[in-house]
Amino acid sequence: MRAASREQGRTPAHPEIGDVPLQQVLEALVDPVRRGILRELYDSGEDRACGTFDLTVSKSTATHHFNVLREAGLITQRYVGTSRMNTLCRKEVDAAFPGLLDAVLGRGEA
Amino acid sequence: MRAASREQGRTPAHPEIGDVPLQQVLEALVDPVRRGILRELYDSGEDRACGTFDLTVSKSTATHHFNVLREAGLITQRYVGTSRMNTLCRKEVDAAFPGLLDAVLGRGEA
DNA sequence: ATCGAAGTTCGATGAGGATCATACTTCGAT
DNA sequence: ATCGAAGTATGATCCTCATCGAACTTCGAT
Repeated sequence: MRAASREQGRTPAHPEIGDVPLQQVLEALVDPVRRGILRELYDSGEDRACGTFDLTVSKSTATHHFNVLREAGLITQRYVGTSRMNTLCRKEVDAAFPGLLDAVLGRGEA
Repeated sequence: MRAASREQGRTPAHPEIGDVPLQQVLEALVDPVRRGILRELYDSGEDRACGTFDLTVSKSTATHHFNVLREAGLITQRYVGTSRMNTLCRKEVDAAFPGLLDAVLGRGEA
């Protein structure tokens, strides 16, 4: 099996944030662990593997949080070997909710 | 007793949104009933008594929601006779979190 | 002085979600 | 072929929060 289609099989749905109900986006943003993830992506400006985040929760809980962020259209995820890289959907979020990311991550606040 | 000090006794604390943790503001915004309240204030541009809102919950639940919004610094409340008038803190919210209100209430969305 | 309208308080209930440990899968390296 | 690293899936637990009804307060009007 080629690497491309192998990866395809493991790649879950990535809704566009423009299609996600506001309610779901806010529910994703209200958890401080999830905002911590977004903040690391936002501040560093780089893609990051799940394991490289400074998280205070177990691995299974972390997986849950990454799923919630992806399903809200806030991040995309792709496999690189056994790691999973996470990318902040900055452009799309800004287009769908102008000012939201900056408002939520703008203060240095937790 | 003069009306002014009578009213004073019934007036609860009104934190400035700039002093409220982001977490608390987001928790206030994540409930759709509360966003409905904010939206009516935002759209009409007027102060409104609690009873004039188009709410789907009981009176006691409504009281709860107004409290949460006030404690998050999103609205102020003052008594006028037996009614309680609610005012959106537009200027203060915009100053503390530029773009947040528009991002959350901008789409016509529930 | 009474009554109703507008809110509030209190206690109980129920649903959802954050969390974890355990077991499992998938991949790269040896 | 095996092993460890990186994540995922599942089921259980715990806790917070939205909700309600009922009793209460406060005020204006009659």
